[in-house]
Parts: sequence; structure tokens; C-alpha cells
Amino acid sequence: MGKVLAMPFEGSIENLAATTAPQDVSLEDAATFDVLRKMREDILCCVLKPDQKLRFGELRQRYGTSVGTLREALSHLVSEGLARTEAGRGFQVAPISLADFLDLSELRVYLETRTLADAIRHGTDAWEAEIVSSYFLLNKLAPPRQDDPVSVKREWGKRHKRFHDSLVATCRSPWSLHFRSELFDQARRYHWLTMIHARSRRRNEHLDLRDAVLARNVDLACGLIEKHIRTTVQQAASEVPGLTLDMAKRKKA
Amino acid sequence: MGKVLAMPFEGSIENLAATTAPQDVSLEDAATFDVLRKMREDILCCVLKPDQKLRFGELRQRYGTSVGTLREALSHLVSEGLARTEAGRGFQVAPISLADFLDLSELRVYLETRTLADAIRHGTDAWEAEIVSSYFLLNKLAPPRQDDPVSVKREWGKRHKRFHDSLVATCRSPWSLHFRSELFDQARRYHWLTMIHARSRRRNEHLDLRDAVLARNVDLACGLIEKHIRTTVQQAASEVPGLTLDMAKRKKA
DNA sequence: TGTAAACGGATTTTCGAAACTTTTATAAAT
DNA sequence: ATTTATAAAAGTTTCGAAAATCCGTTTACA
Repeated sequence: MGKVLAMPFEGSIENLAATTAPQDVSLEDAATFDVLRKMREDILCCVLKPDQKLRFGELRQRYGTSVGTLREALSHLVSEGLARTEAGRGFQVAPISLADFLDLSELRVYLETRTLADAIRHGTDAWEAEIVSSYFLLNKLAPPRQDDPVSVKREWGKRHKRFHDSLVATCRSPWSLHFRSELFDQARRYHWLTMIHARSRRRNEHLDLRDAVLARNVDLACGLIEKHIRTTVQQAASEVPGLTLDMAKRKKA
Repeated sequence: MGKVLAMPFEGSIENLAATTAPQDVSLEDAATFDVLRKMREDILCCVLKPDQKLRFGELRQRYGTSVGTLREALSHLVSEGLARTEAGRGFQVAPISLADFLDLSELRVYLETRTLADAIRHGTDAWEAEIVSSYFLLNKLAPPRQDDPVSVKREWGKRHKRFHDSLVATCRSPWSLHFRSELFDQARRYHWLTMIHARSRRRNEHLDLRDAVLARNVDLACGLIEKHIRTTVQQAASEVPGLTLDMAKRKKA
């Protein structure tokens, strides 16, 4: 505006938008993002298994696209922590371990409670409506079991995520929401295994959560979600075969 | 081991590595990652300015590489929150705003203190040595001023990051470290502007921090880093021209 | 028999051009 | 003068093939 002393970049500093947190790529509609979405879903549902090698030949056939496009999608998955790559030897699905699940769950407790508390304090009518609606849709589908077809599993996963997203939607911290979402997706992979092997059935924690949130009871809601997360970890540790703590070293070169 | 009831993926669940948190792409050495590293550095140092349109033609010339490679690198930057894209209309550098800086700084306070506290509690001799060494290197260079050549600015930025990374290196939570690192980079863009426009000079906070950490004084060290972050935000808000709170709406279609 | 070099197939990485979309410019019509 | 239509230009997205790299196997040599 007025004469500003010489700037590192002239004028452009005034062209500022409000939010900088990473884009939610799921909202894009180009072909590249289609592939990305599909691959992400396949990893989260363990259709593509942990540690599995991702060869371009197979992927090209599976997703019907070119190498370049695949590469871009894989590149995205790497920065989300769902895949890994080593220069010259391609990509593979990110590994899983109990240690990892414990680590990410601890951080999740903080981010979920932080975003939920803020969301409740700034909730609107539209926010409440979306919670009611997304809970209704989630509740209509029974939690999937091992032998359900993949399409059912995917649909439940989608509704489950939508419900949890709706709870925190009015949180005003884009960065917190972004990291929360990333960790939520990570947890889905473990959640998945847990549900499939679960011996014990859990009561409807989503209903309790919904009511606590709609009642604007911050402490209760945060307590519920914290317990929800911690319980899942413990259940996974005790009921998922093969998921133990000391599984670090394997195949050394 | 023993017969496990039919698994969602057979056998592979046992092939588990310890860590799943996203890879630090900076460690790769392929050509793609070279370009990514350079572009990231250019954005962080505001050589590529906020909101600037990133046209493939120019970039190809600047970094001497092909469209496909660029696309992959840009894709990465988008998921790191350093660039944005809209299907069909290319990429641009992520915008900045005071609101964003405030938001990410709040989260940074939590992640920096969390990782630092854990790192101090599990520090080793090698950890202390690296802190001493990286501080020495940082201290040798005076903080850059506006008219310093870009190479000097870059070198200082590199040493600054190395010092802060060294402090938290022994933290055992890969996910916390990962998010901390991402936010640290984000903050660098604002830190940059602040340093350049700074009217007031600040005392050597890095030295205090180093000593508190080496003395294994968790509370003091965390307090220092918290103040360090908060002070920078306030300084930016008051001394960087054009960086005000209500700058959201601009150019509407 | 053991080690190292060399070969061949499989796979990844890089590239530039073709296809497509958005933007800009120009002209006609209201 | 403003809008609508049309055409050219600029820029982005997608693709498949060429170049480079990796990995397992064979061959050569001590």
C-alpha cells in the first residue's frame, strides 16, 4: 500500500489467502487423483498388504493408467506414510508394527481431543445436522466381518471416516485437522486388522460419542474418544496374531 | 506361527518393520529428489514467492529437468503444504498469512516441547556431541540480513535446521518427529520474513537452549523453546509489513 | 573351492511429444 | 457499452518408449 521498504518479494506479500495447511487431495477430480484415491483405499483396507512390493507392471494393469501417473500417485502415498521407496528399487506398501501403532495412537489422542474440543466450542446447526446424518448412515451398516465382500468393507470404512470427520469439522485449526486426518487414516489400517480378528464385540461407542458431542459436553466427549483409541490399541495388541512388540529386525542385507 | 486362522493377508503380516512414519525424503539421492530438495529450499527461502504461479516451462529451465519429474516433485510439495494445485490449472506456491502462522505455531509449541522432553530423557553421548557440533557451526555464521547473497542465506538455514534437529534427535516417537519437522519447515518461511524485516535484534536464544538441553533441564529447555516460538510470531505480527490478520478475501472469481 | 567379473532379464527412472483444457484475444450481436 | 460467440495461444495432463539401473546367474580365474 504505502511505500514499503524494499521487500524480499514485491507486492506479492499482500496477496495472502487465509489457509496454508496442505490440501485435502481427496477433493480433486483429475485422473491422477482418482488413482491416488483408489490406491490409498486399497492400502488402508489391506487389499495391498503391508510390505508388498508395488511393481509398475501390475499396478498399470490394476488401475488402468500409465507409469507416469502411477509414479505421481505413489509419490503422494510416500509423503502420507502409506508407502515407502528407495531410489532405484521401486515402491512398497509401508510396513506395520505394534510399536508404530502405539506411537501414532498416542499422538492421535492429543490431536483428536484437541480438535474435538475446539469443534464442540464452535459447533453450528449445520455441524450438528451433519453429525446426526453421518451417524445415521454409519449405524445402518453393521461393522464388516472378515468374509464380507470388499465393497461392503469399503463402504463401511467411508461412512466411519465421514462420521469421525463430521465431529471435528468446525475445529478452526487447519493444521490440527490435517494431521488428525493423516493419523486417522494410518490407524484405519490397524483398526481393520483388529475388527477382522476381534474375538470380543464392543458396545456401540459411536452412539455414546455422538450424544456427548451433541450435548456439547467437552470433557465427556474427549474422554470417550481417548478411551476409544486406547482400547483399540490394547485389543489389537492382544487379539491380532503376529502383531507383537519386538518385531523390528528382519531381513538384513 | 502355529496355524493362524485364515488371515486377510497370509504370511505377510509377519514381515513387519518397526517404523511406518513417512520417510524423510531428503535422504534419497535420485534425480527426482534432487529437484524436490531444491524446490523446497527455494520456497522456504522465498526465492519462489507465496502465491507465485509455477509454470512448467520456467521450472523446466530453472531446474533442468523434464515435465514428468517436475510433476512428481510438485506433487510432493503439495502434500507437504508448500504448494497447491487445482486440476487443470497447474501449481502455485502456498500462500502465507498471519492466521496460518499463528495456527501452525500453536501446534509447534506442543510438538517441539513433546519431542524435546523425550529426547532429553533419552539423550546419549553421541546426541550431546552432535548438539555441540551443530551449535558451533550455526554460531560461526551471523544470522543473514536482507542483502546477503542467497547462498549465504541457504547455508545459514541449513545449519539452523541441523541444530534444531539435533536437539530432538533422540526422541523415540517417529510420528511426532515427522510432524515436528514438517511444521518446522513451514515456520521457516515466516521466520525468514521476520529476520529480514526485524528492527529489534534478539539475544542469542540458541545458546541458552543448547545449555539447558545439555544440562538435561527439561522444564527450562521446553520453556525456552516455547518462548522462542511465541516471540517470533509476535515479532512477525508487529514488524513484517503486510502480514496482518484480516487478509483472507482477495481476488474472487 | 571360493571369489570376482560379466552377462541378461526384469524393473525402474527419465524424457519429450501428443491430447486435452483453460485462458486470452478478437469479432459479431444485442 | 456490454455481452456472446469463435478462434488462436498458452499451459497442463497423460502416455509409452528409450535410457539407466538393479538383481540373480553364469562364467572366468586364481
